[in-house]
Amino acid sequence: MDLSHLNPPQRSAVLTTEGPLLVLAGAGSGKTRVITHRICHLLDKKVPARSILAVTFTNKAASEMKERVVHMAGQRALGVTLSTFHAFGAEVLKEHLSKLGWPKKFAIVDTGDQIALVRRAMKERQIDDKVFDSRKVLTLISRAKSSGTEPQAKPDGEEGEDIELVAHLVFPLYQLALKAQGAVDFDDLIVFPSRIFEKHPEVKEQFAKRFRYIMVDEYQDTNKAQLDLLRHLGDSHRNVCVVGDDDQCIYSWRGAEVRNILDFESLFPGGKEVRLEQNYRSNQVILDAANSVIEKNPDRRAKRMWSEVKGGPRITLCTAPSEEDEARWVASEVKRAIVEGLSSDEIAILYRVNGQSRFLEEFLREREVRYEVIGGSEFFDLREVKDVIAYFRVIANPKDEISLLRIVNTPARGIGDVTMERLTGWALEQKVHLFEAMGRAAEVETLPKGAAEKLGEFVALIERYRKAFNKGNLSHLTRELLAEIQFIDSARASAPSLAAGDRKAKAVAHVIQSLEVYEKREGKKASLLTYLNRLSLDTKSDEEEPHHQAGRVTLMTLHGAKGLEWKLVFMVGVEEDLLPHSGMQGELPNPEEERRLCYVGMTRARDRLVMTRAATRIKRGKELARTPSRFLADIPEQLCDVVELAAIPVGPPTVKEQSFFSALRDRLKSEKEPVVAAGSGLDSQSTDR
DNA sequence: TAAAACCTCGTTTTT
DNA sequence: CGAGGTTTTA
Repeated sequence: MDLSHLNPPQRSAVLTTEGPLLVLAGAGSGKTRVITHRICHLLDKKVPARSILAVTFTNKAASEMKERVVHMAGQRALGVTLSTFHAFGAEVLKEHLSKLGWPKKFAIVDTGDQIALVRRAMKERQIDDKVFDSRKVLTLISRAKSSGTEPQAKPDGEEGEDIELVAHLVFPLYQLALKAQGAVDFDDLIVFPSRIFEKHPEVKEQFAKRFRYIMVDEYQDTNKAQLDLLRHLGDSHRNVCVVGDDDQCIYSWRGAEVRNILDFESLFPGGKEVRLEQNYRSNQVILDAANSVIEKNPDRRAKRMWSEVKGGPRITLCTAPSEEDEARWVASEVKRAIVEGLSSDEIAILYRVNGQSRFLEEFLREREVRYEVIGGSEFFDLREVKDVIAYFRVIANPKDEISLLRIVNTPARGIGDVTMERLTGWALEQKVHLFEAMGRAAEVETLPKGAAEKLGEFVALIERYRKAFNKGNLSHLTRELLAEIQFIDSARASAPSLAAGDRKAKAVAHVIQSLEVYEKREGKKASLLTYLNRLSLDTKSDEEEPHHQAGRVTLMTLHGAKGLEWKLVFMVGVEEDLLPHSGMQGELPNPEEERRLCYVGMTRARDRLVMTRAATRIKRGKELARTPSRFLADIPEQLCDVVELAAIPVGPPTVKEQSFFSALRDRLKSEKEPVVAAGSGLDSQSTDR
């Protein structure tokens, strides 16, 4: 294999195959290249492909990496296991979950189900879910699980938060409920393999023997449970190579432990460390600015990224009077860049929270700029989508009570809450599953015969389709089922408008289409349960993909941007309380992580970076004065061009730039004195209202 | 049981 | 301001 186009540290990372290895890979340092080359190098060294395991965080990263490795090394690379932590865990569980007392076929629950299960557990413990937020309880449970423990109550009740006690009390019930319906959650996918390895050393040995070479991408985002799993797999041969950048750890709110990377040496003693500090993405101006922001973080592995591209346009810092003006200006700049010849897919607009995309979309549309909003809730949050999936779940697994309760009266078929409440009580007494109880509703004395009849019809419906679905023809049957229950009609009827009804119908069609794609690919192996589990592990995979058909400007959150790059990047809303986001009451703000987030955003830009803010923003219907982000103050002035918008640009998009010196003078000045750009004949807009 | 008024509450989200 | 959930009413 040709290693000549790798720089010395990269080459060293590729060639160091034995023993623990930490690759500190700064932004844009060719991290993926190192991993793929390293895999190919191992293959060249006659390491069998099936002995190599590489884990990433996203399916996208995994499949892209696999593609590249196969492209480089050919067919022999197909045997390399390249998957996400969660998919790998699911593979282990497929074979061994019964060792923990679960059924062989298990389902993977999503966040919605988790909350429902927590709610129910709280109810069982007679804890009011208005007093304690079930989502917060779930967060605590998940935190505990992903750090390899269980929710603890504060010892002796000393000034502990009550919600922690709630999590502690609810956790066993929650876990039991999962087991009862033969399901696991995302955290279990990581935690259970470790538990199985601990209880059954022979299983652990089987895996450790097979995977002699292990690689982990985005190591800075691993949590404690993932580290545990990694140690189990690697502690015998110790050929563990982790690649990451502590400066890009932006998921600690989800349990990622920066310490995993900061303490690598003590976790894997005797390991080697390689630093990749040459950046192949951005010019030096962008890197200097980004470096000066991230430098302020204490407790990091000192790195200073540098680029061979020394020059570059200065960073544009733009202040707009309002959020709307900010969006309008950004849209104009985007349009101008495109008119000047930059391809749309070389442009991104990044923001801290999804809600910020609204105005941007509006003005991009106005200028006929093609764009794509990545992320946001959208599709799977639609009620109808959830409903259809709940039907799938019940058909695949009638023990799934949460889904069962969801669909039992959608569309309305006269089975109300009271009926289900009584039935649940009876099922508990009789110690049978709810679905079985529904079939035997006639035996329940407290139920009117009408209700029992309707329940019987529903059970018959599900049973009938259950048998049918077992024989395949999934998407066709789904259409049949939905037609029979008049799902689409009633969804349309419940929609507030005709357009909303169409959207619902479209969404349902989308689900069926996704099932169809899956079915075509899997052929005879296709089953509802595997489809559902795949859906949980990779929500995007079967979506239609018009992404690359034409260039589009990308709009997404800073979180979503990690690992990506564009020639021109806009970061909008660079303001206090938004970019260093102010956590809500109760949540501890993490300024260091916000700083990393800012760093991640800045380092996405190859050629030019534009950071904007609004002097005023409407929040909850009230106009609020805004102050510039503290991160802006950390960027050396000589790296910046300041633009102060005084009023709405009229006519063709114009930029009002101050001279360099007045820019210096006015930079980060209080927004109470709006500066009218030199030479601009536009009125200044008063902000003192 | 279902529609209508009412209230409350706003992060990020690879899996 | 607006979505979503909850309580009120027919």
